[in-house]
Amino acid sequence: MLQFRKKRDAVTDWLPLSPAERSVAIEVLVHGPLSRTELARRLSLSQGSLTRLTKPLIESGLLVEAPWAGAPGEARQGRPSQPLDVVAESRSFLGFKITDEMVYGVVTSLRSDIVARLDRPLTGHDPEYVADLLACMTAELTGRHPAVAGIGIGVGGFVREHAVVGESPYLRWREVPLAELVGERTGLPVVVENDVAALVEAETWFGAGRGLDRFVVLTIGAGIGYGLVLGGRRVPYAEEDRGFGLHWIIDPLGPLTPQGERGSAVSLLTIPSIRYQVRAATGRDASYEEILAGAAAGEPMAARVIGEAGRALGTLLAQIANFAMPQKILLAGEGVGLMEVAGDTVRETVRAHRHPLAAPIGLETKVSDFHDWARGAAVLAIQVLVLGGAGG
Amino acid sequence: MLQFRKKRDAVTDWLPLSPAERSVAIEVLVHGPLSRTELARRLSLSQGSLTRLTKPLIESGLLVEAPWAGAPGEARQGRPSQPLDVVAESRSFLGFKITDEMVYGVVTSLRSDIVARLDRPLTGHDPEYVADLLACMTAELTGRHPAVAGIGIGVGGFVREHAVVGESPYLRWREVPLAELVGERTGLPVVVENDVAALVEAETWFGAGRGLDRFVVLTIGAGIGYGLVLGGRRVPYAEEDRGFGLHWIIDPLGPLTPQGERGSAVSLLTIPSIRYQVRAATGRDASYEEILAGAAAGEPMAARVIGEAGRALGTLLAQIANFAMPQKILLAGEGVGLMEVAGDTVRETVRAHRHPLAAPIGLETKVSDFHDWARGAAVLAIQVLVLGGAGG
DNA sequence: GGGGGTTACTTTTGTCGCGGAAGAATCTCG
DNA sequence: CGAGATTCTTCCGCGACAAAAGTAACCCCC
Repeated sequence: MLQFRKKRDAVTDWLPLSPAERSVAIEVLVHGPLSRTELARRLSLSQGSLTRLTKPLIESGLLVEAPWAGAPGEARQGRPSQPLDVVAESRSFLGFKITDEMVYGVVTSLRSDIVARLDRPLTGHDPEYVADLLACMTAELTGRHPAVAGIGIGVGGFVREHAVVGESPYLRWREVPLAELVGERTGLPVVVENDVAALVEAETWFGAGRGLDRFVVLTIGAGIGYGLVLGGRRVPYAEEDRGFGLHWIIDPLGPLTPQGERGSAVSLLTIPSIRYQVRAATGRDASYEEILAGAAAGEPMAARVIGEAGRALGTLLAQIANFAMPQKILLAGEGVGLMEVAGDTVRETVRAHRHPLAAPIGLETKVSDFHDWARGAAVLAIQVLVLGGAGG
Repeated sequence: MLQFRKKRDAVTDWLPLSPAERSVAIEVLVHGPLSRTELARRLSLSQGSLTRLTKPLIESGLLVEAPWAGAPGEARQGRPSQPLDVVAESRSFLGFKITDEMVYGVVTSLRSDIVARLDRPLTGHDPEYVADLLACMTAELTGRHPAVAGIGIGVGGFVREHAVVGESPYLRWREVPLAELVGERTGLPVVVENDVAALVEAETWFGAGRGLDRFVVLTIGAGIGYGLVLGGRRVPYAEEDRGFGLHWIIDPLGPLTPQGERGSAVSLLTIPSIRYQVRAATGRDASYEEILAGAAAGEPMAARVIGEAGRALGTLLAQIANFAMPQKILLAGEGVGLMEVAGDTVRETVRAHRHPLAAPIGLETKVSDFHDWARGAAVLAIQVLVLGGAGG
């Protein structure tokens, strides 16, 4: 095993952490204030070890002994426990989500709570220009929130080594070293990741997937996104966000749309495909929300398209549950409104495609806007920069 | 962490092993003869630690310094490495697979090589009678192979805690403490497990899934079996072998058979369903092999049913690959002959349901008879009894 | 308001497992 | 037969941990 520093150099220096220290830090960061005894129990360590491990973390300023805001109603015996908490405000992180025509930015605390937002239109796709814009937004945000420790950027497309955008069809980029470009303009450490991957990491650490071993995120919006987390780690895959779901054929006799193959998840479920189907059938262009409302009100065409989408989603969820066996599936993205209108259809279809004895799917729905995607990028920065990349 | 014995009590006593010792033992057992230096590299330990760890394992008789049967052609410089190997013959294990009307038994070495076989018809389903039969077979096998260290039993059905058959529709058992029944008759430690689970474990340790992180076993035979291995560990699930695949609807317009729902994996792929479909269409009863041969020869009905089965299998494999993302899928069971006749159809269908950029599926086919199922049970006994249950 | 009980945390001590370095063993090649 | 190379062993020291003993903080109760 590696050797670690014999003595921490300075108060401001967090890293590096030994594996045991890191596990303590992550446990407190993710699962809120915890006493040393509770931590000892969770991490299967002795109390003495926890005194040893927490001491340098408190000295370095990462943890504090929380001022015990316990419920005064319950009076327990014995010495009160001393909960430890991360100093969430001691460092801030920036998260950016780059879309086709907008850049969404957030400032988060160490806990990934959003404390500020800033959006800017994106008028061009030149990498230098985008980097300049990000640097400009960073300057504006750091003005208001000084202690920024790092930047996370989420991009739709294929990203290598947390740094280089290998290919992004939306931005028409190939091999753009975005982390380097932004890093040299801001002087801050930068982490770049695929946007779906970042959202999945964020939900795994701080959201619906917290503490789970097997976890799936399915996003519905302009496209389909899929993230698989096993053993607390996200499984990377080659076709990541390069047209995911185009070839998930759900119904060979299903609709054909400009976006996807006949009867594919893309053709049945994405917002553009649903709008296209309704437009093709009725001749009128309706927004996604209007179509959902129409389906709820019983308009035949909208109801037919939305019903078909609901059955497709149910089939998809059942297949995921049957084969990947996650403990929970999180449904996210701009298109989850489908669940409110067609939720019964979805659940019924899932039931039909599952074994009666199978464990019920832990299904959670989360309405997410673009700031949630930006927050995901910030979480990735937290993971990589503060805690040395390891998951837990 | 737990304390382990200060000194090994006797030469015959293998257990317990410390975690580090166990990892060494498993690495040698699974990956063949390995030198200490190679082991140090693989396990990220120092050479000194390997001397320390291997010494008690050699003293206890689990490992030996192999008599270096190296290829004499390659002459290398320096002190020759001293490969370590498990003494595969030092202990034998019995594996039994109980089917509706037969009990298949094997004797295996520590490496899970089959060294003897013994089958007996099962004329009744009474637990006491089955236990008596197993004890009788054990006595006959131990007569020829003395150093039997344990018994593994594979049963179609739901098994709890490696000991109790919770429910087995084939045998019409509920809550039968089979491990106890056989243990008190033979005096040997007994491990009971679901047959598919046992086969999956065997392939994970010694077969196609060796050393993989994500691995799937799909069996086709009288039914459908599915096993998912993540992080080297099998994921248990509730509906295990209680009618698996009945509700995997692959083609809603597909055939309906007595065994499964319309268009389900069971109706499309299992041997009884395929025979039923051909019989229903032609009026003649044909064996599975005859149907396969007929399809290969171009008989229309057989070709149609087998083609449909091939497309169903391709769809299934693509769904598994899309959602569970295993590094390899092993196709096993009595029905894998399908791949020989309809392999091209299967591969083509997989391609159509996968993203062009997705990593190709590592697909392996293994013709397995009932003795392979019995061997799987023996592997489970090896895992639990010799190495303390931990996977690697 | 001082025990006694209870729980949380800290200090101390001993042990164990590991890495690293030096040395022994065993081969090839010149 | 010696030099070089490679593997394995021995030995030492460090650091992480558990266990146990000690300290602190709070309760209740008399």
